Amino acid sequence: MSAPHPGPRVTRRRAETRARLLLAALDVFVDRGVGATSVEQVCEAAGYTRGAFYSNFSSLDELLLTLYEQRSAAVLAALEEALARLTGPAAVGTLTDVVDDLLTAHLADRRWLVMQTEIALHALRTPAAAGEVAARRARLRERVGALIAQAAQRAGRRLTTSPDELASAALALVEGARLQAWLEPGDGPVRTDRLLLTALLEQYTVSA
Amino acid sequence: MSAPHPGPRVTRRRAETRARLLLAALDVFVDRGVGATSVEQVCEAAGYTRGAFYSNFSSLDELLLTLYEQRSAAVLAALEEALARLTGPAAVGTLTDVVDDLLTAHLADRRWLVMQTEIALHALRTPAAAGEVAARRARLRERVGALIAQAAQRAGRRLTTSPDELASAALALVEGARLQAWLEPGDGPVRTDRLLLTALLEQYTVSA
DNA sequence: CCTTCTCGATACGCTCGTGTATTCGATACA
DNA sequence: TGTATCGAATACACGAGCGTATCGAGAAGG
Repeated sequence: MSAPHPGPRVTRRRAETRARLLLAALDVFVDRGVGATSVEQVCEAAGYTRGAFYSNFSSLDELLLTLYEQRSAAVLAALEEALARLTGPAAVGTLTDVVDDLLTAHLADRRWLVMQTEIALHALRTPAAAGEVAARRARLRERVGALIAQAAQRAGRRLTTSPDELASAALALVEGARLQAWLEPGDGPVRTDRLLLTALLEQYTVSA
Repeated sequence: MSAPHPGPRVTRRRAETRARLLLAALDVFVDRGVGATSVEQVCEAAGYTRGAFYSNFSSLDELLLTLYEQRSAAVLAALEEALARLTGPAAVGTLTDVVDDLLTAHLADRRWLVMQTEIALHALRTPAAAGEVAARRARLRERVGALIAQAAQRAGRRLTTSPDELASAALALVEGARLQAWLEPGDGPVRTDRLLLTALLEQYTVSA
């Protein structure tokens, strides 16, 4: 009865504006590059003027961070879902299948690859961003580790090294192969992924 | 007796200027980002004015390309040298040693990692640059393949897949691990490299 | 309805960078 | 030493983008 309006009064329009700005920014970031992107370009792409932008974000960097948080949360959620699928009753897939599933679903997306690479560069030269990115990567790695452990157990194999170590390797591998795939068009992309993943898993598991 | 001066008359000063501009541009590119770099910033860093720049390059993109050609030629040369060392009479190193040597020598350089990533992004969004980059990567892969084949033979092992395929995998792996190492500071960087390389080589060679 | 307040649009002054045209000191060679 | 040529510096006109201050349409709430 006391505080029916804890937040600001008008919210719907504002949320819409934010969302549109974020969407548009992703577009522009991807095909112009973060460093070459101006506030104006983002606004034009979103169909707003700069007034709207500065009313919602204080800088392009802030928007970039928001974008990253949004997207990496989505990726993590997809991972959790995959994990749940493995833990569930009707689990049939092998580890390679699951990883492959994830690869096709998210990691093969060219736009996200570009964005992620941009963010990596941003982190490499911005100490503040570096912390944030490292934390999220660590969390991702941890979940991938869980996924691998779960899948291995289900496949009746025992890991000979820590899940975290394996996850770290698998991520490095997938990220490298993915970039390579887009830089050297041809029939080799998926093969590299599979070649390496197979090697990794064969090598570091034994049938329990 | 006929044409003693085929090129332009004055060369020393000009060459020096070009070199300084390239050096300075690398600095600025690395810590501002290619997209956020202006001609003026490069000139200031090099100790020249824009007049000097436009007299030597027609655009930042042209300079970027030159820089890339320079650097990737150097990397390739180092590779050839490593190959020669393996072919030579006093060869003692194993494959892992050689690869490790290369990793430490060139690939661990943070500045070059950043630059290479910038160039990858540039290639991803510039069709013209993409061709150039793809060609150089192909050449690099081919030489790494030769290196691997040579080293395997010397170690008395036979490859069970094509050198090219293995080289492709090895490069993807190393590039991924390297980026990861700088994004997630800790003790894990080199370990990931080694873990993956070992797995790869164990898996795809048999003692001949 | 009618009031209130939110939030995106507009207006403004300013800085930074661009690319070209021209100048003038430096340099190589006879 | 003289001189023709080269090449970096300077001058100039211009556009793009920034961040702030202010306004006014329109949504929310009574």
